[in-house]
Order: sequence, then C-alpha cells, then structure tokens
Amino acid sequence: MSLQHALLGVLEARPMSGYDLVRFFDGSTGWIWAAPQSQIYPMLRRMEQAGLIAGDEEARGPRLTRTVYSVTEKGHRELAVWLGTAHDAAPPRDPFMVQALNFDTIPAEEAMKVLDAFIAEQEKAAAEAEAHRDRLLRKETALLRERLTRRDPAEHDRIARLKAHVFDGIAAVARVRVEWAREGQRLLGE
Amino acid sequence: MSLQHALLGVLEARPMSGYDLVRFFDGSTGWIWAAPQSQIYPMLRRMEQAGLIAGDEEARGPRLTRTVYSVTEKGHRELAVWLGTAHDAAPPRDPFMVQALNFDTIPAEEAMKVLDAFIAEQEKAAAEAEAHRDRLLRKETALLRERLTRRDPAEHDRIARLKAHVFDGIAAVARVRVEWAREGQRLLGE
DNA sequence: AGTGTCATGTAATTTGTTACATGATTGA
DNA sequence: TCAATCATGTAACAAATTACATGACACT
Repeated sequence: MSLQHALLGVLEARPMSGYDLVRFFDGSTGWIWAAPQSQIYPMLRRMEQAGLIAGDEEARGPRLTRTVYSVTEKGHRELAVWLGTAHDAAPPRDPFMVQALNFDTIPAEEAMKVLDAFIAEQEKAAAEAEAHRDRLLRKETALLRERLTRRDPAEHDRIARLKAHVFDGIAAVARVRVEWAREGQRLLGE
Repeated sequence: MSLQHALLGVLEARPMSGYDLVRFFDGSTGWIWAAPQSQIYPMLRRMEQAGLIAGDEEARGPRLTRTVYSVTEKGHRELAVWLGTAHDAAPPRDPFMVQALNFDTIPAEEAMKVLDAFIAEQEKAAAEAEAHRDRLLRKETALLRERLTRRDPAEHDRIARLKAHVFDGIAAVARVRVEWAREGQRLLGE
C-alpha cells in the first residue's frame, strides 16, 4: 500500500517518468522509502489502470519515448484520505535488534565490531539526514522548488519547515541509536 | 532470513513448540520481530529439514501431540556466525514517515490528529519497553530465567544488563519520536 | 454442553528481492 | 566507436499478510 502513496507523494511535486522514480526510490535518495525498479514499473501501470495517475507519452529522439505520469484528481483524493488517517504502526522487524538481543552469546570483541559498523552507519545516516534537512530549509532541493511553484508563496516557509522536520526526526533517531550503541559497547566490556 | 535467526535466538533459551513460538512472535510479546502463525509453522519445518533445529514429539493426552523444537549444533553455529557479522541496514520503509512527509498537503487539524495517535502509540511502546527492561534487570521474565540456567552464574548480571539494554534503546527511540511529533505539532500550528 | 486454550496446518494474495534482458541516445 | 546514461521491461523467488480450516483437551 505505501509504495503507492509514496509514489503519489512525489508525483504531486512534479510529473515524472518511471525512470525518474526509479532513481528517486533507489539507493541514496530514497531515505524514506526504498523500492527497486522491478517494483516501480509494474506498480505505475497498476496505478494508471486504477485511475490514480495518468501517463503521457513524450518523444525523446526518433525511436525512444518516455511515459510521464501525473497524479489525477482521483489519485489526489486517495492520497489526501490516506494521509489524514491514523494507521496502525508497522510491525517491528529490525534484523539488527535481533542481533543485539543475542550479543551475550558471542565473544565480546565480535559484538564490538558489529556495533562499530552500526555506529558508522547510523552516523552517516544522521549526517545525511541533517544535510538534507538544511538543504530543504534553504529551499535548495530541485523537487521542493518544483513543488513550491504549485503552492501559495505565503506558505513556502511553512512547507519547507515541515518537510525539513521529517529529516530532523530521522537524524535525531539515528543520533540516539549511536549513543545507545556506545553504551552497549561499554556494557560489553564489563 | 531474520525470522530464522529470531527463532533460533529464542529456542536457545528454551526448546519450544510451534504454538509457543506463535504466541511469542504474535502481538504484544514480539516487540523485536513479529511473525504470523502461517509463517512460523512452515519455517520450522524448513529449518528442521536444513538441520538447524530438531523436533521432538511429545504426547499431550491420548490423541494430541506437540512437537518441541530445539537448536542443533549446526543451528547454534549458524546463529553465532550471523550474530558476529555486520549486515547492511534494512532499507527504510516506514509508512508513517511517508505520511509525515506530506502533512503540508492536508489540513493542519487532520495532521494534528494523526500525530496525536502517533504520540499515544509511541508513548505506549516506550512504557512497555521500559517495563520490560526493568523486568529483565530484575531477572523476572520466564524466558530469561530459563536461559540463565544454561549459563555461567558469574555472567548472569552481565547477560541481564545486555538484554535489558536492547529494550532501553527501543524506549529511547520511542521517546525521541514523541518529542519529534510534539515539535511537529508546534510547526503545524504556525 | 459449551467456552477457551492448545495445537497444527493450508491457500490465496500481495509485497519485496535478485537477476536477467534489451535497445536508444548523448557526449567524449 | 565506446562508455555512460536514459528508458523500460520480465522471470524467478522469498517473505509477509489475510483468511480459512480442523480437531483435542481442560474446565465449568
């Protein structure tokens, strides 16, 4: 369900091709939701059939075309309803926590190394989220700028601050996890 | 992959039947990993075929039996290797973050209500994790006690503290999310 | 006799992962 | 002409969700 809404969310900023969306949800850019190419193309066709988005064929050279999808009125309503509804939390499923819960059964040095890797990863995630938050506050990201062209200028600051706040939260959680992991290393050393 | 290791982790504390494991990974108890019954029974058979666990048929009345699974030497090694290896982080996939990222597109009062529900849920999660942490520190949980019977008494305190620390981390993250959501409500009101 | 818990499964579907496959266009 | 990027797909598989299904046993 959520991939659908994540796609609607970015297509509301700007109509995009499947290829654009693949890059957006792949790897580094997709900090909020990740999805491989093999999931995106079929989903776009399903969403078009359901009338949530409309595809527009654009010529890119004599033989190559791309299909640019935009959100329909129906898609817009569907997204608005989903956004305004409180959903049950996703069931917890974090492989790293399964690991941490069993650190007492392996040698302390091994657990230390796994925690080192975890700390490095979380610190990187925090730094990236903070950098993105700052870019959003300065309205420097391409997608936010395009989004703002469709919105009342009086609201631009508020919108940027709300978007930035999401990445602020991601960073805050990552920082807490780093502190937690450091405390875990202290406990392992005992 | 992780369900397998989560199952091995709890079976190392104590041999259990499929039914026991279903209750453990279902709903309230499964704070770390959740899995429905329809996933657990087939997985147990797959793991038995792979030689990671061994099933022992126990009579429970004249016609009813249960199969109690315990971790084999091979399963123990498999778990130890997995625990000692740093794995890539799971791709981010949090439906709530998709929601939060688009709060600027719906009326502020609606977003407020969704955040209210989120705050209530995270506060509950934090309280439960803290309560469980405290029970672990006092060695009051049945599973920890059984686990400790197989371990060196000199290590009991360290093991309890390491397990408790995992739930401490879960609680800390939930508390940060609550603070983040409150700040989000302040931003929405602007 | 009936409710609740113990105990174990299957079937259908959706979602996500990994890998393979093809061709056009752009710019060095 | 070669590499990088643009552009779109398929196939096979693994993981997870929802729903259905059955029967034994314990207690009241």
